[in-house]
Amino acid sequence: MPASFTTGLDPSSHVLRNSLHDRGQRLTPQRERVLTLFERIGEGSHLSAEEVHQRLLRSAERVSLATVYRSLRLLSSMGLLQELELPEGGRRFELASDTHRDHHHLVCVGCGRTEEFENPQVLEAGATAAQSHGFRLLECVLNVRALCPICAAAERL
Amino acid sequence: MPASFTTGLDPSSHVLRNSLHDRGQRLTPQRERVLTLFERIGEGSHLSAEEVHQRLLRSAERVSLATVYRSLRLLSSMGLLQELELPEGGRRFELASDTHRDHHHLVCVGCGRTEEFENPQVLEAGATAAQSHGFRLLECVLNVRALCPICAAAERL
DNA sequence: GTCGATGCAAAGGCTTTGCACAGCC
DNA sequence: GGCTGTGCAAAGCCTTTGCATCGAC
Repeated sequence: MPASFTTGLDPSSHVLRNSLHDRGQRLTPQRERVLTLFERIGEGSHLSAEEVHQRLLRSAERVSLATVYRSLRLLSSMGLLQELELPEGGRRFELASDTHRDHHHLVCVGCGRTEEFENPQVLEAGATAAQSHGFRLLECVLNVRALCPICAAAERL
Repeated sequence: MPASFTTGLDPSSHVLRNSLHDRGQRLTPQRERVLTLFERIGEGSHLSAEEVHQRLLRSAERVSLATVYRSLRLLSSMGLLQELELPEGGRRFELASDTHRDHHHLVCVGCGRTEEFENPQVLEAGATAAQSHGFRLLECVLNVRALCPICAAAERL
């Protein structure tokens, strides 16, 4: 589990601004706040729209919930965020950094605790499947549903 | 890709009735209709609640949508149906037969076409991950998002 | 006959959208 | 200054639920 921080060298506003420009769109404080939030909390965090909204409010960064939804969609379509489908807990988003690609999720169905892991064989399996059907691979998502030690113990009562 | 049929020997009503009895619940025509529908259409089909409802209406088997939802949840919790989370197209269900376990889905994000495949390495990857975190493995779900040949060609225009 | 299941319609999450105004470029 | 983005509130979708009635056992 790498705990590397993104070096604070690039405020990423430049990246964001340029990406937006290329699409004829604008850099607004709201969009920056949403992206910055994900950078602040680190790579392994999975937030729902509601949580993003709450956290921004707490740091006195006012963004309406509607705009949070719009920004999450936009940033995902730009490849800066990654949308997750963890069955438990609805739609969530995480930062999509280069050092953090191709990881998968181990989710406790009891308490929601989520661990990440990597395994190149998964991508291989997906690539093989795509190839054998003539599909062009886009993304390979493995969700492992399980019980964490605590919830597994509670279950046995 | 096995295309095996379930032999029509057991109307599965017995299985259903017994499973329900064990939980102090009843075999109703509605529950039977929902399960039978899935058996009729075969193993590889993924239906949403709305589709189940529509198909039952078409064959003049009246079941309210609310009951379809209730039955889908019940049959899933009994292990007779399997709930899928294919990001495209919302919650869907398929028959959970023994010959059909541990398969994964290759989904075209363009048109929704879905192919199934098996690969034991995926389960292995999930088991390894679960073990390394001390989790008890329940289920391993791989979704491969891709473009089918037709949609990939359309994309290049 | 009892108690669980159904149907209907209403309520409930979560997400998107229409519109007037604000503010980025 | 033009035109995109925002905020607000309303609408939309999917799913669940309350309640009276029905029907499996």
